[in-house]
Amino acid sequence: MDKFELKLDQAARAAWLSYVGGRTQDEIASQLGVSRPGVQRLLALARQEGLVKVHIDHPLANCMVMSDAILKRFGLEFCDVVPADPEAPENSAPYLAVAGAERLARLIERSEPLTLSLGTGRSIRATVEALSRIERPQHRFVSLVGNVARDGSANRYDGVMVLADKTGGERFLLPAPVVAGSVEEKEAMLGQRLFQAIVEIAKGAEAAYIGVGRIDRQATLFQDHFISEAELDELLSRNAVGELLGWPLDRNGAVIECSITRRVTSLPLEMFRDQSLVALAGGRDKGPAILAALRGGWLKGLITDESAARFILENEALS
Amino acid sequence: MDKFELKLDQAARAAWLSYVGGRTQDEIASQLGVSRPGVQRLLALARQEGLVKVHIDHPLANCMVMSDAILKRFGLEFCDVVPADPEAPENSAPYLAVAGAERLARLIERSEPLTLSLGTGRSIRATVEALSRIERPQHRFVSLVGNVARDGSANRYDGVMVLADKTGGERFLLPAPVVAGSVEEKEAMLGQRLFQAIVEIAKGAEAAYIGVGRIDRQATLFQDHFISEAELDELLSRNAVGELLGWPLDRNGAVIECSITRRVTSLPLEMFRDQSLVALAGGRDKGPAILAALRGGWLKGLITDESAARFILENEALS
DNA sequence: CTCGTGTCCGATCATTTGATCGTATTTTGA
DNA sequence: TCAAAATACGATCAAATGATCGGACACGAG
Repeated sequence: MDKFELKLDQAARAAWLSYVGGRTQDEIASQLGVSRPGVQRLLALARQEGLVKVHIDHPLANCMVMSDAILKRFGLEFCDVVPADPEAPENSAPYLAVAGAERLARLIERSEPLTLSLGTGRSIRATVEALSRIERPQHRFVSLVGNVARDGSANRYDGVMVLADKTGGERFLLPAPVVAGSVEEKEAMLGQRLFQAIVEIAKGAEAAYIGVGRIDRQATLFQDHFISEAELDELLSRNAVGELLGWPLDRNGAVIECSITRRVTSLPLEMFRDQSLVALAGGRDKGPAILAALRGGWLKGLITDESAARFILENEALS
Repeated sequence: MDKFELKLDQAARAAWLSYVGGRTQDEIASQLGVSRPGVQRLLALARQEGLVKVHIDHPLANCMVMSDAILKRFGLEFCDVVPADPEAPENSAPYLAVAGAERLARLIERSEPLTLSLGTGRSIRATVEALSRIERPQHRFVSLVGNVARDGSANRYDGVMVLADKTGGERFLLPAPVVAGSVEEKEAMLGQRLFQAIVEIAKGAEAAYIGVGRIDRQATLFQDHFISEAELDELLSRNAVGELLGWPLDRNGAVIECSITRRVTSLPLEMFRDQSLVALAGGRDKGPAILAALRGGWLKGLITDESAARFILENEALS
């Protein structure tokens, strides 16, 4: 098809004049001797045939590519990928916190009353700490995870406190451990009026920002004494790779039914199906956990870093 | 300037979403949480800072770059550079002819009466031959160069004949050799009524399409017996590098005053200062000649090939 | 030779983009 | 701490772009 080649030549010329030369389509039209819509078609052809390659010369370009891929693959509403520091690739926590804070700020800045629920974890804590102080007494912040460890000590990383302090909003904490000592204990807690009231508020939350937990020796759940070593081993033997709000997930994102699951006091994940559940986690080590959460379809938004994003995209294809 | 870095980050994000992602500025605005003009500014910044690299993946891209450079450097109205065939780099004549024919066709297609003057040479001849037949009896075509060789034979490459045949337009030929036998002979010719009449018509021409001649052993001027070997040597000794319409030029494009110049019967180049003088020539060997013509500022348009264009741009910087 | 069909082309309109201007906000110097 | 300047921001408008539509042309079948 020689005709087609000629068209491509023209298309290349038009594309060059437009993208590199910065001419307007009218100028190109008179220069190539075709009508303006003709130029239009040529440019469309050039793009369609892949003649035009655009490269963004900035570290963030990579992140944008991955962000877009993850967004599309898992049907998220948004996905932010922050760049890994080339110096210290494992220390993207500050970037992550800033990115999360930006998203949060967008929610909080508005003046209509807002109910926001928060998970626990270092990432969430760092995120709310990165937020600027802003007066929003009309907002309400709910903790989704009990902030009492098994030994009775308070969780050091509860973001609701910080957020309420910074905004002057109301705070609602879950007076419970993440994992109750027994099924009966859990039932008792779930029966409490206060607990019920808080759950109701959480149900009305517009968005929930939570962390993603690994399930291994370094798991926060274990390190912070929410579960015992035996329980950790049980989870591992059942192929848990991550957890959301204390609910252990297998590699496909399904909640694992086991002795621990029955004692988890957090709100069931199903509750968030029609809420905006946003996960905030980074680092290659958390990759499997984040991937599981994505596969489960739990998330509407994800804020992560380059190394985790790369892991996700590399391993996403596997069943 | 940390603030600036942050802006650049945003700019990169915006640029990616716009150029790679193909989103509209409104979408980007809501995604980045800034106003639409804000996105506008970010994109401007990204381009200004060179974050956006566009590459056209087509052989013609090179040509466009060079075409643009030549256009700007020598203040032309247009410059077409046709690609060199990678197989036979020295045989771009057909491409050249097609490119020239396209330009010519644009002129000829219109219905208002047009007066067009033509030089001689293989390129011009090939160009008019590449034109499609079109009925334009209202047009007039003038030959700018005598078509009689010193030995009395007719020039084989006169395009006016072909063009007039193809369009049904009027033809005006210069009944003279390019170079007269003596100054007296030239004067006699210039005095002829017919000659004068044709000059008048040529003066009214809207555009003139001419070839560019080399000055060396392979010069058309010499090969076609318009000048003798002794005359060629004289030109060479005076550092002639090219000729337009038989007027020898030095490397800076100035017409060389010598015994031959005084006998050239073609119209003086000065006459074309306010006409659209277009040169049509390609091949690396003609590079010096074309460059001289450009330096002299004689041309308003140039149609050439990749190898000549490369030569021109490589040697253009020298005084 | 005529009719139908498909493709291509250019006019027109809606959308998107770029630029200007007035206002607000921050920053810097006294 | 205040004032002045510089900068940044968002509303508005003009220009450019993309898309749809109707018509013309060419090709092929009947």
